[in-house]
Parts: sequence; structure tokens; C-alpha cells
Amino acid sequence: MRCRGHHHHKPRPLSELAARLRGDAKKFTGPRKAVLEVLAAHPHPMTIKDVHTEARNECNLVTVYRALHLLEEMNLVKRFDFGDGVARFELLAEGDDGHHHHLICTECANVIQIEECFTEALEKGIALRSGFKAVTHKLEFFGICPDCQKR
Amino acid sequence: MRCRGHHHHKPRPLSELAARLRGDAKKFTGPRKAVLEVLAAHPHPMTIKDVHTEARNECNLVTVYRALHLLEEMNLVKRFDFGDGVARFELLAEGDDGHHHHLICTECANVIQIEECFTEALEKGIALRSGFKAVTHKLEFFGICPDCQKR
DNA sequence: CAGCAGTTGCAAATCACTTGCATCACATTG
DNA sequence: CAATGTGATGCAAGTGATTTGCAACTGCTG
Repeated sequence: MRCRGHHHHKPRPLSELAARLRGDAKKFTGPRKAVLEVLAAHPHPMTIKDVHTEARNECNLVTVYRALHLLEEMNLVKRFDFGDGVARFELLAEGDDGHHHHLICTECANVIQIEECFTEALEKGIALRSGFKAVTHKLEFFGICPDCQKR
Repeated sequence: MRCRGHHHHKPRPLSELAARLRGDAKKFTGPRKAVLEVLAAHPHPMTIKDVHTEARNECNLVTVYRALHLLEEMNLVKRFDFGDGVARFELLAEGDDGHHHHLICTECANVIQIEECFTEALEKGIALRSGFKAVTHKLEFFGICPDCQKR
């Protein structure tokens, strides 16, 4: 799985992440450090299993679940749903709310990050017409990548 | 769970659905009839459990899974993914490809159908720039409905 | 460096969904 | 209108992702 696309925000140093974790009466433990390092090393949406495979010696599978759950609550990682029943996570850079979308190859799971977000204005229109508040959206694109077209 | 929104296509009569089922060496059985009737009676995205609850006496849970799977393959129902790990299905009207989106209340699961689809042109742009083919998308909106704002 | 609150790992549970298999019931044919 | 063969159904058991109970453990603070 490759990933193109650019990151416009500077990555958060591990020390800052450690500090954020130590706040809230939380602990910056070995397993959590391992999970953060794995995510930092892969600017992809990673599954729990992906993370666990990379950190197998430092962290139990269940702990990866718990760590990512915590990091999500702290807005340090963002969860993505590609509709295949497996959650994926990306580490958020400083000042990044993680709002972007992906283009996923349905054949090989190759993932490309899409920079544009078109639907922001639409959210407002939808909120107005429906009376809903705090309107957000989930959007992912699917297709067949150039490599798979050749096969 | 209520549902607003309009349906621009005429619903398919049960007899036509039966005929479509009988083709392909398939059978129009009691359980399948029950599932279709439940779907026809609820122009909502329904979960498997929802359908099973309504048809409990006529159809086993596993059979609901299999019936909806079949109906999906035959393009008689469309599957939606609201990102909560549970598939939802809508019966397709004649000539309807089911391409629309929803606005889902994150508090009470109230669902509103959204008529506009904005991203069709964008799919083409994305396909061009990425080299992907057969680009499709999944898009759902989330927010807090008027009722839940009062609570 | 003692002590406790928060963490971890293991096993087992849950949840949505799928599959194996023996039995059953449409739809066709005589 | 009953025989018949194939596809359908129900039950039990299996998957795969994710969660939880619980006892042992460990950062962190005093």
C-alpha cells in the first residue's frame, strides 16, 4: 500500500505527544510510545493490525486498541472508515483536524490522499435546510488504480 | 426513526419483484416475500435486525442476511454504510440506482434522505488526476437533529 | 523510593456476519 | 395434481474485528 499526497502541517514531536499524554492524569507508557512511533513512521491510514505488526514486541493487540481509542479521544489521531469493516487511523499533525478524504483502489487497497474538500459549503446548506446542527460528513472515493487496470 | 425526503421513482410492484426473482433459476419463497414486504413498507435504510424484527415469524435471521445479499446482487436493494459497523438496506424503486446520501442524527439515529448529489463531477476530476478508473464514492452527513438540540 | 491510580496482558465475551449441513419447499414436469 | 430435483431454509458452529473482566504491573507524584 502506497500513499501519495502532501501534508501541510508540521508533524508533532514525540516529546509534545508525551506531554499531552501525561496531562489528564494519563501515563506516557512504553506501549503508547510504540504506537505513536509506528503511526509517525507511516503517514497512511493504518489498521490496528498494521500497527500491532510493527510494534509486536512492545505492545499487545488489545493495548493497541486501547491506545488508539485514547489517542482518538485526545484528538491526536483520526479514525477513517473505508467501509470494509476495519478501522484505520492516522496520526494528526499539529493544527490539522484531519479532515481530508481518500481514493482507495478496490483491487489492491492502494490509498491516495485527496486534498480537496468540497463539501464544506454544502454542510452549511444542509444544516440550514434540515435544521440540523454540527453537521459533518464522511466521504471516501473508490476506484481501480492504474496498476490494477493493467492486470 | 423518521425519514423525510422524496422518492422520484415509482415503487416496483411485488409481482414484478417476484418475477425478477423467479428468473435466474431463483425461487420466490415465503421468507424472501416477507423481506421484500418489510422493505417496501419502510422507505428507510433498514438494518438486518430491523428487517428480522418485522418479519420474525416468517424468516430466520440468517435467511434475512442471505435474502438481502441476493437482492443486493440483483440490484433490487442498495446497501448503505453509516459507519457504525451495521449494514443498512433500502429497496430500490424502478429506474432508481439508489445513488443518494443521508443526514443522520448522531444522537437519535433519525435519518433524512438528501437528494442532491454534488460529487459526480468531482469523481471525473479525481479520476483524471489520479489515473483511477470506475471512480465512485461513499458520502454520508452527520449532525444533531432539531429534536435532539432541545434535549 | 513508596504507594496508588492508571495500564497492561491474557482469556473470555460480544457483535455483525458467514458457512456447513441436513431438511424442506418452490416450480416444473408427467 | 402428485412426483422430483434443485435451490432455499434453519440450526449450530465458525469468523474476524473489537471490547471487557480481572489480576498483575508500572509510570508518576509526594
